[in-house]
Amino acid sequence: MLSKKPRAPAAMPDVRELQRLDHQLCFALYSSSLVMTKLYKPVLGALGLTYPQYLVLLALWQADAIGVGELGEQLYLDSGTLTPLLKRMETAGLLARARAVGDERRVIVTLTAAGRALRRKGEGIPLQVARATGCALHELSKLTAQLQALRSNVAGHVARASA
Amino acid sequence: MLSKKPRAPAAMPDVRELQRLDHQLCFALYSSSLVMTKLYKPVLGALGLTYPQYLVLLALWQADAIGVGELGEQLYLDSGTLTPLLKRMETAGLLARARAVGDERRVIVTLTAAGRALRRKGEGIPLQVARATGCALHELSKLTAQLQALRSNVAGHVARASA
DNA sequence: ACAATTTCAATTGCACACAATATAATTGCT
DNA sequence: AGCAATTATATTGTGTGCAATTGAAATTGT
Repeated sequence: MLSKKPRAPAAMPDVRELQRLDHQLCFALYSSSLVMTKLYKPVLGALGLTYPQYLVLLALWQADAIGVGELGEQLYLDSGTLTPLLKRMETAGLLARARAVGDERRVIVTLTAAGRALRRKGEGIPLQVARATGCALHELSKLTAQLQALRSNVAGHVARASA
Repeated sequence: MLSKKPRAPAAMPDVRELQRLDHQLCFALYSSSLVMTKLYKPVLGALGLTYPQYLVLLALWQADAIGVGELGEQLYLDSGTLTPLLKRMETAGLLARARAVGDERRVIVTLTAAGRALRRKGEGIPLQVARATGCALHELSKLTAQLQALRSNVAGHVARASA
């Protein structure tokens, strides 16, 4: 018997294969998200917005006058991110922040007229971006649904892990 | 004829519908990516890594001793992000940075023994993460391929726009 | 050969993103 | 009522992410 016999050569490749960068779903998500943000930058820059600020507006256009907590739940962001971001948007005159009347702990975020007015100016953005992806609209909405399902599964797993 | 007749009611809803947060592919990408990073955090934290640092290792495990530029091209990151990140990894003893011999402008990034050794410790991560997604492996790889195609389309569009 | 251009990484400044902590307000329990 | 536990946001510190600029080195054009 050989004492320095090499490890079984067939067992190794499979595990290493899974470590390839282009096999990582997480990296496909991460890099797609970064590239997508670059696509939005010039469009949103014309409105004086960053991408996360645009997300805040999308949320508020749907449901105005909500708390920082609800906003963070919808956007998957916490107060450490939102507080300074919302302050910048307040300085820009897009929204107002005020303590809730019945509960002084809560801060209610409300759009100003300028914040509401941006909705009109941003109406063309979704289709403009969709065109740049080079995919059919129904393909995009199918992909969106898949990602939402994935997000739901992973968010559940993360929540259970930290419980 | 009424002078204050409202705008055609059928034209409005479609555009506004496209502004719903849960119709945005970009947000599905963005939020999925954030949630996925939270999933990796405890796993990578045990190895003393952040998520972007893990991506650098994945790239270097595949092709060691490459320049900052090539690394950034693979990861869709620029020198403003990579330089400080690589310096932290150098301080942690995972890699070395040295000027290229033939071309003093370039900086070559090379793994140390400690950086190569992490490959073993990280072997279980891809499957561990895949399990947490609650999806079948072939579903994940199909989704990955779709995202890579999307990324390619959008990256091409962004490159053409800034040309 | 050498000046102009280009290339590459580093630096600076600003905006996220989040863990950990702090602070203030409300709730719950006795 | 009194007080501990909980809740909601703000703050602090670290680590990205990127536009714009800088500075040094290599390439190009004449």
